[in-house]
Amino acid sequence: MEQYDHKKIEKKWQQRWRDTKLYRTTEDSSKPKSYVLDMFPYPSGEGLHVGHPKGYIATDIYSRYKRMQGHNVLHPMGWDAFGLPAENYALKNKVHPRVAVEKNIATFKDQLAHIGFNYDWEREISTTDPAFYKWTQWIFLQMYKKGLAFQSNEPINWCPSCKTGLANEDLDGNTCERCGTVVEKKRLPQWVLKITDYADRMLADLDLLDWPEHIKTAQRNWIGRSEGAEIDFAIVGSDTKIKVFTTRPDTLFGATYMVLAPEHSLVSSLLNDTASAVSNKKEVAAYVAQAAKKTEIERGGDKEKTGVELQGIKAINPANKKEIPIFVADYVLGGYGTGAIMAVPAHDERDAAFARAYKLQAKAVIIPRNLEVLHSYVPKGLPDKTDSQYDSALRDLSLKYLVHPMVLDGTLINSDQFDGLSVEEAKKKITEFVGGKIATTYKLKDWVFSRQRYWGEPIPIIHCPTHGAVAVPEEQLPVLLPNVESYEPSGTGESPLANMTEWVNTTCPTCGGPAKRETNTMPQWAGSSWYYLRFMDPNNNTALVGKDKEKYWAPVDVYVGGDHAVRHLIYARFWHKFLYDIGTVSTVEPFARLEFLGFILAEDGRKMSKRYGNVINPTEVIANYGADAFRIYEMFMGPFENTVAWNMASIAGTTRFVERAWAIQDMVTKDTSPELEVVLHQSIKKVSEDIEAFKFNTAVSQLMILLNAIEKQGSIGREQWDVCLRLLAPLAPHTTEELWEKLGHTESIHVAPWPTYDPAKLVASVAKVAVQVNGKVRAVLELSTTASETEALAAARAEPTITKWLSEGRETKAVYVPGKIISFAVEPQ
RNA sequence: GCCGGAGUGGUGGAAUGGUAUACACGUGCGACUCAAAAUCGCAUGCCCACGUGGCUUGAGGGUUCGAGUCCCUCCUCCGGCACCA
Repeated sequence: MEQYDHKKIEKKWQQRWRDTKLYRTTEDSSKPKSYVLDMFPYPSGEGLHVGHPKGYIATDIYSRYKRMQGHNVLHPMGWDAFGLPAENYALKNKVHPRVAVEKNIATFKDQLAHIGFNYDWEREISTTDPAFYKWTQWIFLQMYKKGLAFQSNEPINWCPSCKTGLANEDLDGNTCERCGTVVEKKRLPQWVLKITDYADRMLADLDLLDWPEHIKTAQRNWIGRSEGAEIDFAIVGSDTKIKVFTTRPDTLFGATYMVLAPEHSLVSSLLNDTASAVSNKKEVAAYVAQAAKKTEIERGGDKEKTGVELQGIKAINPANKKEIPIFVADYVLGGYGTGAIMAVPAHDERDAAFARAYKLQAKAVIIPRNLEVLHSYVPKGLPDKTDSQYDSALRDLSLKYLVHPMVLDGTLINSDQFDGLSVEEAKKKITEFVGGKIATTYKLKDWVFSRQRYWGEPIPIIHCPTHGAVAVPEEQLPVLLPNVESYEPSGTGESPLANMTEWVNTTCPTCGGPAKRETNTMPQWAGSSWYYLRFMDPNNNTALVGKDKEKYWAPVDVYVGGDHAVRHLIYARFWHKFLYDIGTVSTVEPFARLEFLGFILAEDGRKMSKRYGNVINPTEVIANYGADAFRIYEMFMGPFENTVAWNMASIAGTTRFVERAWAIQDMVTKDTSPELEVVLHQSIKKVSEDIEAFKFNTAVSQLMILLNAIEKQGSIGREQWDVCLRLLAPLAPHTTEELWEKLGHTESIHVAPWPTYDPAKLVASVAKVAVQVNGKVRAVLELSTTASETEALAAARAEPTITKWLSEGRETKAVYVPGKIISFAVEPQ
């Protein structure tokens, strides 16, 4: 036997696969298709660490397995190279982002090449390639035409460090997700995408997806749909009405005051209107100014509620026509609902806290159906349960204590003709009664789509003094990103492109008059919102994707990545649904199945980062241990979705495994080993099912069990070894390919058929059966798996240990589960 | 606070309601070696009176012949959302 030389084998086969274009993919309607995709990386300057390839190894294994099963596999790779990371890297290293990106891509590709992936590199794409971003711009134009891309001048999140506007999804609390700087609110002309139009469909279609539950939940939370009602409150002596949104119209009779957000338009108009009845304008203006200075963190949290009453005016509760005070308070958010609420201190904790602080009246309108709920809170002063006064006493007490505990469900009281209704009934009837309308609101905000930065797709719009914003005609796409002298962000709210007068000054497509180009660029998430479609047809010059190719490949069957539970996956679903609506794609969802990957931490348990000096480079690990051992180790570390720390000592286990598998070649005999048949067929079953389910750690365990069995046997039949190699091929593509060739095969193992198992061979003829007495194992018997229950029980009773235990009492039950267990129940006498 | 997930040896972890701790790392002992590394073999949950013994899957209850797994109560940790009316 030749010494195992992983470097030689890896080099040989990586070269051979390239030369023979083994992984080149074309459409083939005679085969079922599998589209297996990684979330493509942005090529950072630091290169890959051992955490990056984990997902790529999984998709590599899965796609090889699918190909061997006879599927036509699409498994491509590309680069998400626009955006702040690439631009910041370029700024720091004083090179043009385009140059930096090219260099980084080369580094990434070189590192990936050592791992032996089966990507079809002829389909490689980069979001920064004009032939690609032409279509990113095209999608924007289609949205613009449908009114889904519009200009807005609302205040948006602004990162003073990155010097650009950000979407809500780009925030981590109230800080910039990229740099950690606290964001400010800034009023800038912005392009916004109307993602909220798709909120309901994105919510509903989650049910169609084979995705991890926690990601679906995260998306549901992010969309944050709440159903309720919009109700108008009149202002005494005025035509102005205040519209509130509430999920609890059933509590309307308990609304004892109202609150406007400091940003509410009515507040400024009341303050600016010299004729308005508000008597404490100065005080209110001061409060509004103070609130505007606070960050959202300062406004949020459990801190005391503050506010100021609009003195001189009152609102009318439309349910009972009572006059109620109006407050301005920053616990009400301008950006959610209508920016105004009806306050029900008896049944809402925030309103209760505010009411306590400002000594406002609370009025209970719901009483629990089971009055005894209150019992534990008011233990004293209650008559005996049998007393006829008990119920009325409880009722009085519950009224008194309604603010605490907060009653949220039950029966209505203090609500005139609605008394006695359930909460659900009352919601409908009271809304109707006051002429409100059913309304739905979302936490999801429209997507702020402009970035005041250089390194992104130019937004294909021309601003004409006569015609306003005009779409760049489609035949003029792509609008190329020009080279600029300085691509440093200006910080003024203008893009660096604004200084490129030659580029900016153009003519209006409508009238031919002088006009200016839009100088903002698209956010990093634009290209990644549709790139998976381009892999299906990467060189198409006339369409984003050809209809036939889209029909053949869509949707992505398995999509693998970590992070991005919300952002990328929400954006991509939104764009996909839009493309579905305009007939570009044929499926309603882009990613049928999603597998979430857990990260690999450094050996010290922290994140791998240059900053901590704990980065492990995969290329070095592969040089020392081999690509196949590296791949298997990453899969064997634990369940795929778990985050686990790297352990250099443990990789020895999978290195030994590969070397021992190599050594089996000397044990191969012409005749099959009948002793190995059961474990071999069990392994075919287990490995197939586990790869299908992304349980790679247990697939590896089973292959180790199989290997241990072969070594113990000391020999294995030629045909059996052939099966073993094919089972191992997706995990260890280099080593198995070499051994496969040594067996005399001339075609690659990676296009050999995946083995199938014979169900008849899964069970051995003799099984070890445990015998339990009262749930404790007292003996283990070797029984034929075909033994009847009578035979099995008789054999068990004959066992001396069991005889002894059974004699200690009266046998009440005997159970035999064939091949597994015999169980006796004995009652003591 | 709400939602989602998880608590199993020294470590990573395994287990359609059926012998808990598979597989691997680590550790110990042995073989090979002048020696070491590598490799191979054996052992390795805890306790004791060392047996045909007792205990053990975060804690406590329940269902069952049988519970890591199902049900109830609670604790802890991780992740997401959070003054969202």
